[in-house]
Amino acid sequence: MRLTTKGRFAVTAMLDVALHADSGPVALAGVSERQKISLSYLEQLFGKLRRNQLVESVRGPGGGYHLARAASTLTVADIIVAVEEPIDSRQCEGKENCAGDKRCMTHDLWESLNETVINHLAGVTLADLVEQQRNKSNPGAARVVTLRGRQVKRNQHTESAVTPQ
Amino acid sequence: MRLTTKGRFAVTAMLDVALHADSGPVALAGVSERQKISLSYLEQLFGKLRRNQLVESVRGPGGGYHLARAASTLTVADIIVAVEEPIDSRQCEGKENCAGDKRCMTHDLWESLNETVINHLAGVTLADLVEQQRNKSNPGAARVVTLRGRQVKRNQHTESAVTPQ
DNA sequence: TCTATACTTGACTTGTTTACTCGGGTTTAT
DNA sequence: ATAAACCCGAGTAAACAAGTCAAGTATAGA
Repeated sequence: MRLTTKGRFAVTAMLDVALHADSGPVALAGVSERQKISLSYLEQLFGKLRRNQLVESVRGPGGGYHLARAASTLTVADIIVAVEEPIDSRQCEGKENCAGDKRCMTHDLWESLNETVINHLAGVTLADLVEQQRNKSNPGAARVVTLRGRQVKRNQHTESAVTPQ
Repeated sequence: MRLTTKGRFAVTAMLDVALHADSGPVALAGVSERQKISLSYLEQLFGKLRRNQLVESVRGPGGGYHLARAASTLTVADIIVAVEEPIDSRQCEGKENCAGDKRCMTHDLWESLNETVINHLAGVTLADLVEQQRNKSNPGAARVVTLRGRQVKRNQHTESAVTPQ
């Protein structure tokens, strides 16, 4: 699992498509205009999303993209995995004899961390984000993120001195 | 929060330092040998870690690095934030009038996802990883990751068709 | 029905940032 | 003085981000 601006752009764009799904296929030009992402980059991203069967394309005038599955079954993890380059585990390429003494400490360690991050992002669906976006009218409410269908309040902060920036 | 091989290498190296802390300063040459990470790259990474006061250096023969704080207070999030380049939020640079109609949907969305990932990684300390690494003798036990001092079993998998690779 | 045209996706190519390496230099204990 | 270690600069490769061109398709007009 890798996490860069590429994945962010892809998720944002997919959310835009989901938000405008009721009025037919969504053209990338509109997404570019609304989300301020360059059209060329969007075309590149949606090429990957289409090849991974997350969206389907409609060509010609009035065409555009629409989701290939229901928004409630499309997760953030799906999108990120589709567009981000796969991270290579480097040493110990598949094999388990890495250093010899304690065979690839890195692998197990990062695999488990990876898994937790993926699990988390796989619990957030596009439908969740759409709903969260549309319920944006009451700014006094606590921030809520839906996880696997159940709503979970999240107001605790990290106690370490990290500046999210 | 950004997540690339850079952060992985840094966490691996820091874990190696923590594992060999009992025999004085840990030389980067040894870390390079054991973890198969190039010495030059390690030097670059530890330059950042030192400037962020996560490690302290001892120069001269017999020198090396040792942790600046107790392993139980050094989190994975600390390490990653120290070495990874800060991610820029791109459009809507601090201001809240981004697209006009729904003022920067991206920002809130990704901020919350970011926060959850950081929260998670901030809950895993180097001491946790050291213990997990040393308890590696019984392979039949369920995989366990300690979170904020409390042990949490994690054997659920994502139900979506993501190949972690 | 045929054709021209406008609109959209798809592929190729070009800068810019980031990951990573290579060389030399500085400090310090022996 | 010498060797072992950290330190610091420039240089190379890859990925990100964006620009340009070609191909496909529905609609309008004759």
